[in-house]
Amino acid sequence: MNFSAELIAWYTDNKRDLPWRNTTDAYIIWLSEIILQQTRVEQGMPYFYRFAERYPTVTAFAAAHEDDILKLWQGLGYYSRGRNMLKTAQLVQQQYNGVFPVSYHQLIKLKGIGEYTAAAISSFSANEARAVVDGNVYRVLARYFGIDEPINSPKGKKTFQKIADDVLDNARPALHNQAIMEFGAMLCKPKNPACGICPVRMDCIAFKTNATTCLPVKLKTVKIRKRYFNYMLISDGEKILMNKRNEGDIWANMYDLPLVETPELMDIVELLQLPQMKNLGSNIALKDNSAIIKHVLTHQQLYIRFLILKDFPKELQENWFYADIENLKNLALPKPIFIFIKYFFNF
DNA sequence: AAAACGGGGAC
DNA sequence: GTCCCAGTTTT
Repeated sequence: MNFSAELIAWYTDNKRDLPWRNTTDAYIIWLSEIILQQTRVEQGMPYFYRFAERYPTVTAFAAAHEDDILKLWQGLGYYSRGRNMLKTAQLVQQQYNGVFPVSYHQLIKLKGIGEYTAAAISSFSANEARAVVDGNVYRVLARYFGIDEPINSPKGKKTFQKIADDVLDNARPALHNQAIMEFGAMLCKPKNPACGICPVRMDCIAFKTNATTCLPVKLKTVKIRKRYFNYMLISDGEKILMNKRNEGDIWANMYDLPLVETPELMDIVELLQLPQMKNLGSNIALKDNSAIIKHVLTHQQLYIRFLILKDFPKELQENWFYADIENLKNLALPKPIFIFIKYFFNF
């Protein structure tokens, strides 16, 4: 058996029963693939069920409002995925009369669909011979063929895509793609791969040279920025002052609280002297100085503090509005905001 | 070519 | 703490 056949044989015996594997509906496959981008299967699963139930067709999805999509997406992260999905659903409804495209060339043009996702949807729903290259595939190929080129450099991406194309079983691309990804996720894991039970270990360069822990190679780039968010919670017990976030920053188009961002961590007394704080109202009465919460994102560390103020400000800024406490459950809130509001109002 | 974009789980 | 997850878009 060749490499692909070995993987498929392993897959046939060891695959998980995942809901999106029981359909060729391109819309359902698309739903699952976007949700699973940079997301573990276990984390994405409940979201997949919720979306598939709420929006059974792309036509239903296209009719949704962005606020509803973001709310259902709440907690999953990378929210541009949800916003792009709505744009794509609307385009599919209009341009394709609600029939989700299945060819790679059509798919690759859609918002939120890149090379991986176009290959995944076209192969899974129409058996088009396109090789997927995701994090699992990079790892499996790097180890098996002993490739030490960085997987996150443009050159490396091309190298791995070519190898993936070469090993693809053109007669059964869908099965091959599922198999190699499942193999990477379950057996050829990042840490502690199960080489002892691996069916291809005798042909695996990394196994033979004891290099599994060194592969794949990845360039580290992350520069982490620290930011200091001072949120104002102002409520009369019935209404609460909220803010809709702009695009061009984290949590685009989601809802948080009036925010004063400072370049560094400030003493609470100094903070209250800032002009932005004074604009919030003449009689700022601090009822509580809560702890500073550290919230970690991929490129940012947020140090978040919530100040509970007494009175509503006289003038509202551009994106501020009053929300009924009851209505908060309908607003898409970033994780730390959601946690705090839930705690504060005892939801 | 590099940076931005969330949140969580495994070690 | 570090790494990475069924990646894509923007700069």
